[in-house]
Amino acid sequence: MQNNTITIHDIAAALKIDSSTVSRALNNSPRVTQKTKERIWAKAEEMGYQRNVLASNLRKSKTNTLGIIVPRISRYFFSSAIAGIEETAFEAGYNVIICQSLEKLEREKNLIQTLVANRVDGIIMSISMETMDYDHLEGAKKNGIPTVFFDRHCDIPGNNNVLLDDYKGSFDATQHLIAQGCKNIAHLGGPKSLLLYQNRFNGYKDALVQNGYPFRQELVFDSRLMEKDGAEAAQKILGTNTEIDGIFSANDVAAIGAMQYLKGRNVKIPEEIAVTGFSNGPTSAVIEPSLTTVDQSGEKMGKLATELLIKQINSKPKTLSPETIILEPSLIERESTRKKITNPTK
Amino acid sequence: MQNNTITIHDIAAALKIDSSTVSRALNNSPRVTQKTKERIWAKAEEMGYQRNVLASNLRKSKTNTLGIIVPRISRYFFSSAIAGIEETAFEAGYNVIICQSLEKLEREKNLIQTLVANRVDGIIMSISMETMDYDHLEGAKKNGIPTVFFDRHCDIPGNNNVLLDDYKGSFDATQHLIAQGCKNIAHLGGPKSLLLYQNRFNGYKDALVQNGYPFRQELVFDSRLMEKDGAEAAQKILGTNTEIDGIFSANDVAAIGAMQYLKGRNVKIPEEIAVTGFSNGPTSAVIEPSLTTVDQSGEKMGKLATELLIKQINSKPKTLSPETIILEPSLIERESTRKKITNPTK
DNA sequence: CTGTTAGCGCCTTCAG
DNA sequence: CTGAAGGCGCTAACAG
Repeated sequence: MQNNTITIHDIAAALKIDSSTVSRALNNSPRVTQKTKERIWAKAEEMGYQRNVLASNLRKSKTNTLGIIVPRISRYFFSSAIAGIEETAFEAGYNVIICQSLEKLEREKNLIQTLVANRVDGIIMSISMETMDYDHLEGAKKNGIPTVFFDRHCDIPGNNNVLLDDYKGSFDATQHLIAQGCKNIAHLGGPKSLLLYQNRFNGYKDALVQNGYPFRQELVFDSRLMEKDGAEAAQKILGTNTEIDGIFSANDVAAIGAMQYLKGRNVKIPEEIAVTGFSNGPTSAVIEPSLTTVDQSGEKMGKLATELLIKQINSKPKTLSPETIILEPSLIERESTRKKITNPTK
Repeated sequence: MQNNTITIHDIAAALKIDSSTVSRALNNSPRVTQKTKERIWAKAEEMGYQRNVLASNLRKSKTNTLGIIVPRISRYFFSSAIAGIEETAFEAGYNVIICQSLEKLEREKNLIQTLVANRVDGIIMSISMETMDYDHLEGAKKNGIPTVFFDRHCDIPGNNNVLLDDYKGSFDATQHLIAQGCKNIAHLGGPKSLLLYQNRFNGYKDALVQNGYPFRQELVFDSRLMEKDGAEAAQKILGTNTEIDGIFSANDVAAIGAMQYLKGRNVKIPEEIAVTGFSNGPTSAVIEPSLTTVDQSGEKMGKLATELLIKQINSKPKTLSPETIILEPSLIERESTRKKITNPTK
């Protein structure tokens, strides 16, 4: 560890000028001659100067850092969203602090506090499944830190959101199953406290009804949509002799759990039961490579959210009016060799 | 945005004591009476004081933040490693800045610079596929920032590493394919500049030889192991009439690419060609749920790397001697209903 | 265009 | 055990 701590004063002294000029030059201020700038840059380079970001941050009360809170980094949807965020932020000169709430309200509260305390310039987040009151979400806003919600948002006016049209995606996916010949379609749903799952449920329900099928509450299995929840639902479906030939899952993870359970019981996918759900990337290949899924496009949402956030940050203190971007969902059709549902059994 | 900027001086004034005492109390220094502490804590609470982390950081020249550099966040192995890192770091009171090199050397250099400039307390990283000389990796060390490499390390002495025993994992996986009856096993390998891929290759080769099979260079397909690389290799395998009944892939992504190509050509997995590789989590389910893979245990590596790093940070300036942790790989056996390879075809 | 001055908010010697 | 004083390194008025 060399005591390599060259400050602007050192280079000012070496050049017999004032440190404030050095500061300006290093920030490429227009208020310094090009010639002086170049002398300063050269000297800085020569002396191996490195700006002390901490001092700069303190002085400017700005960190050039964005905070991100997601439920769980290792979910493909979130990690791909983060990839998009990081990419966009990096290009705009921002760093990124990533945190996971692990679906816990308590942790979510702490994290927001921490990010505020660390003076991030903005926050991008997806709320946890436990989040039902939104008081703590105001914390950042009160401190003047703009926030953008993506995917999982909350129902308070004045927020920035980047969302998928979950209702439509859900409707289309269910419709797709019906078109394939499914007559009894179960739904693996998430906590209704999240609008997102509410919407996905509504899309499913409406698609049934509009196609002349009855909506049956006993075919709806709400859970936290972990792999084991999907498996449990599948177990119930097989166990209770419920007639089922299709499953529409609100996420891919539960769908995988259900499928693995079914396959272990020698139920053929998709000949006997067709499965679909929201998904993207490699994980969706697990939902049977041949099946159609609703594209959740994490990377795109991440990019859009970051662009929106940066716009909000730069607009301060004018405080741009909040914005909500809703993406059109699209079905990803894989291998066209999909077989028709032929012989629905329980 | 309330001008809510309460400093230690404000609370000192309110209590008619000095700000330095307040500072000590808030840091729970033993050099303040319990009674005074409690008065101060109460007042701080009451006035809604929030420590200014930036000022604190500047003064202490420490940020309580760890930097992480991985090639790509959305790779499941890395996102699960990050989950483990974040978890452990959070418990120890550290924040985490996450960056992706996108396998680019240039970006990797920049990122290290940025992290050093931001005075992170330590760095955890996996080097990019392009990284062949290691000069830039010394940058952090020179600045007294301890670094731990995980999974993809580099061959310079004095580093801290958390690794998998890739040679053994590879050997075991290949052996496993042989035990299943495979006689002609291809290998999808990564850039040999990374020791990791070198070791995985060696394990494969030695397993063949020790079982009395010839090593054939024409069955080795090196690439950057993206999905398309796997598909290309599979195409070559089918195209050139090479006799193959097994594939051992150095990662899961390429294995998925190969499998999807093969399935599209109506080659049955695993009856005609058995595929295995390093993997973990949901992605590995894609490598045919019935097949065995080598567990890469990202979360565990992340945890260990973080613990090691924090140990190094806390040991300063004594500078603990570097450490290398090597994890025993284990094969994940899935569904025992796996079919034997019956009728190997090209 | 450049220099002077005065902090950002906190922590840490050094005295008492 | 507490107070006084100084400075981390940088930037942003305000002058000249």
